[in-house]
Amino acid sequence: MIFSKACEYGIRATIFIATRSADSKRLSLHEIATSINSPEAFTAKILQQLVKSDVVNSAKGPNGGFWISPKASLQTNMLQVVKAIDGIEVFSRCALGFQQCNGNHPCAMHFQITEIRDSLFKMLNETKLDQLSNSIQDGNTYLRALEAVEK
Amino acid sequence: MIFSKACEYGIRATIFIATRSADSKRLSLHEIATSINSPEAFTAKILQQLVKSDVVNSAKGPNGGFWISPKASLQTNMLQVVKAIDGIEVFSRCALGFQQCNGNHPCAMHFQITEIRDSLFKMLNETKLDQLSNSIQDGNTYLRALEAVEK
DNA sequence: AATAATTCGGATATTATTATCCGAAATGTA
DNA sequence: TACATTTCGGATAATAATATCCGAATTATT
Repeated sequence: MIFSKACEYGIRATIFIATRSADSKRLSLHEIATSINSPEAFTAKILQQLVKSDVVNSAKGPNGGFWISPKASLQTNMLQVVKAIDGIEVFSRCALGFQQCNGNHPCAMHFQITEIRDSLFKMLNETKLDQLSNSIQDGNTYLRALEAVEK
Repeated sequence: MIFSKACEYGIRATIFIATRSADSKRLSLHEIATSINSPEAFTAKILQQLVKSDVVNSAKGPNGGFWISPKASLQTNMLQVVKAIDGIEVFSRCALGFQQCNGNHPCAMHFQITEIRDSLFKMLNETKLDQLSNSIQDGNTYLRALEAVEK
């Protein structure tokens, strides 16, 4: 699995929030977790990480909740989301687990893996949040399981 | 992390065995685990999986051990190794965790992730075991941590 | 036939990840 | 000011991944 489960929920939540906070509406944890089919309490923890990393905004109290401004969605990329939850290890850790693996002292698969990971990094860096949320809004991609969509 | 820790050990072990079983010599679990710096008992479990998947050969008893014939190394690719330990989920599982994600019902990141995973699949499929073991034998790549190499 | 060396396979232990629970803190509203 | 609503943060629980233990099975050697 490329991303942790926490990261999967984090990506789903982030995209969902972006699709719904167009008019700076705030979304509650309950609404988010229900909509993306994720465990509520666990999602709360993940949202906290995203708030700390400034990917998502939050406010307590009545009318509180989570949101991402459309302006921010234009600049936020998926690399920031992944970094906020899984850290940078995905991109830096040697695929065979060696601490000192690098171009000068490469492990047996260093160059092969580096190529893949660089393209993953590049893709996440270039994939902007607004682009994904637009695609959801246009009905070209989904954030829900099929049965839920069909109902 | 792209591969599980078990898979990391499995890849290391497989390459190590290939580099040393040129003259159809058999390597003991102890020798393998010591050489690749992996926990012995855990490595035993992983080697069992690789034996079941016909990536590695084994024999019990005195002079028993593990080996891969040079002929087999020419045909074995790293995809077989990864599949034997981590399964095919790495290549098939939706990055956002949706069961029914596919080209007709794509999740928000389906096409981006598919591209990366296809290239990972292709790379593993094209990377042959003998190629990696040759590179180790030529001193161009490594299977050990730096301090061990320097000693 | 006995012994020693080795992998195999089941059971268990440890650690990390995923998930839940609940009170504290903050804040809008009556 | 009291209250309801919401996120925040620490503690705990459940599950999965990693790791160990040990006896059983196999097999070469004496």
